[in-house]
Amino acid sequence: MAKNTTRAEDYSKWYNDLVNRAGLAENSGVRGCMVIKPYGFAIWEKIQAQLDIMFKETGHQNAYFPLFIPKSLFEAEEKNAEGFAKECAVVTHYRLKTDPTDKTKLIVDPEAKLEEELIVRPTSEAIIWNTYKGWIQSYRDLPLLINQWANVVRWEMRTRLFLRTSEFLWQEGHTAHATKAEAIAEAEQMLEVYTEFAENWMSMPVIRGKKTESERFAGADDTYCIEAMMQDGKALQAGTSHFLGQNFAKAFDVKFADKDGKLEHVWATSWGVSTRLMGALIMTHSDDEGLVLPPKLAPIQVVIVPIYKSAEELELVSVKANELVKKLKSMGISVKFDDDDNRRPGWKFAEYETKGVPVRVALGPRDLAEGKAEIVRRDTKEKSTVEFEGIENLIAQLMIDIQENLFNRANQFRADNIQKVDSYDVFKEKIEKEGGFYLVHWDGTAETEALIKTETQATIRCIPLDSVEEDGKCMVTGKPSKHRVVIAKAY
RNA sequence: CGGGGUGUAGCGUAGCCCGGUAUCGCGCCUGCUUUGGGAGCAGGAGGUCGUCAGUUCGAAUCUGGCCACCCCGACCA
Repeated sequence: MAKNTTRAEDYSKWYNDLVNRAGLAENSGVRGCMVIKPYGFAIWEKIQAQLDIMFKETGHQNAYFPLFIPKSLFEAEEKNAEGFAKECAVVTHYRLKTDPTDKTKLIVDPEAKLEEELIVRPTSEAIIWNTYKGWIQSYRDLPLLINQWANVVRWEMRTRLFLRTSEFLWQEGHTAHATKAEAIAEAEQMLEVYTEFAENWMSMPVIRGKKTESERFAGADDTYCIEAMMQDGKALQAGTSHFLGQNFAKAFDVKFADKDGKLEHVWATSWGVSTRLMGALIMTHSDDEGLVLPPKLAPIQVVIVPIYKSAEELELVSVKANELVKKLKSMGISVKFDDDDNRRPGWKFAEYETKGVPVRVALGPRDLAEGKAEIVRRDTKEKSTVEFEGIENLIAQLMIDIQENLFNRANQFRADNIQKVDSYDVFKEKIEKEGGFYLVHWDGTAETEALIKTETQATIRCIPLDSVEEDGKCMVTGKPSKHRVVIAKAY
C-alpha cells in the first residue's frame, strides 16, 4: 500500500489525498465543482441536521427561493452587486439545437436568447428581499426569520475540495426586523449559534469577532465571523453573520408601518455556513493516518471487526458482536459490524482509521474465551483489552471523552500558536517562519491593512469580540490603538 | 485573466530527445492457501496513447491548431 502523504511533508497534498482516500469527495467533470461522495455527504448531513435544529430552536423557519436571479434584481443593491459581479455565472439562453454542420453536436440556439439575463445566485439577498417586499407591511409581520438550505455558485479562479469550489452547499439565513437593535441582536445571536456548533459539535475552538471594513460582506454594515486555526497555522473563516442595516430594505423598498402608522425601512441580517465546514473539520483534527472525527458528527461512531479463522468461529463471534450492536443502538450510538469476508482484519483496521471512526472494537476467539474485547480509540490510538460485559458503558463514556479531548487538543494547539507581537519587523519574520495567529495593534485604517496584506500575505482576520481594551500603538504606523486584532494567513 | 506545466488501462506511471504498434506498480476477475495491523502464490481481463489535422511506408514519439486539467499569482465562504 502506498505511503500516506504526511502533514509535515506537504500539508496541502495531505489534505487533498485525505479527502480522496477517506471517500469524502472528488473533483468532477465540471471545472471547479466537486462530487460529494456518500461518506462525505453523510458527515454533511450530520452537520446540517444539528444546525437545522439549532436554527429552529432560535425561531427560524426553512423556505426555498429560486436558483436564478434576474439581473435587474441582482443589481439593485449596488455594493452587493459590485462585490459579487466578478464571479457570477450568467444564463443567457434557454435552448439548444442540433448543430447543422455536425448532427452529433448541439449548439446554443441564437434565437433563444433571454431578454434579460439570469444570474445563478452567488448569495440570495436580492431575490429574497424582492420577495420580502410582498410579505412585509406592518410591524406585525416582523420579525421575519427565514433560513434556506441551498447551493450557490461563485466562479472562483482557483478551487480546492470543500474549501473553495465553484458550486457549494450552504445555508443562508435572512431576517427582517423592526429595529436596528433587534437586527444586531439577531446577527450576534446567530454568531453564538455558530460558535456553539463549532465548539461543541465540531470540537473546533473559534475566535468570534468582527471583520474590518474592507473584509466585510458586500452590502453589510457589519460582518461578524468565527475564525478557526488549522493545523498548519492558517486561519479559516468558518462562518459569518451580517448586520445589513437598511441597505437591502432601501434597495428593494421594503417598508413597514409601525404602531403609530409611520412607514419605516426594515432592518436586516443574513448569516451562513457552508460545506467549507467539512474542510475545517478535516484540517482541525485529522492526522497522518487519516480522518479523525468528533463522535457527534461521525456517521459511524463504533465499528466492530470480527477476527476468525473459520465459519464456525465467525458464527460464535457474530453472536457476541450482534449483542453489542443491539445494546449500542439502543443507546443511540451508531455502530457497524463489519463481517465482510473479503477483507481481512488488518485491512479493516486501516480502513476505519482512514475514515476517522472514533472507536473500534475487535472481537476474536481469544477474547471470547477470556470474556474480553479489544478496544481502540481513534484520537489517541490508545489500545486496551477490556471486559466485554458492560463494554457499552465504556464506549458511551468514550464518545464523550473523545469529543472533549479533540476540543482540548485543538484548543491547546491554538494557544501554542497564537502570540502577541508589537513590532512589525518581528511580525514579518514570525509570520513567514512560524505561521500562526498574531494579536497586534492596528491603527484602524484600510491603508495599513492593505500594506500588511501586500507585504506579508497576512490579513486581519477579525477584531475579537472579547478583546480587552488596552492602550497600544499600531505595529506599522505607531498611531494609537485601543485593542488588538487577530492577524494571520488565511484560506 | 497573467506566468509555468501536464494529458498513456479505474488510479499512479515508463516509453517521447533518437518514429517500427505500449512498460511497471496498485486495483479488478478466477482458483488455492490465508485471516489478531493494508495477505501469498498461480492464472486472467482491461488501451481510439486528450482531440483534430499535417509530415511519413509507418506516429504515443515529429509539426500545428483546439480542448481539458494541475501548479504559482490577482479574487474569494
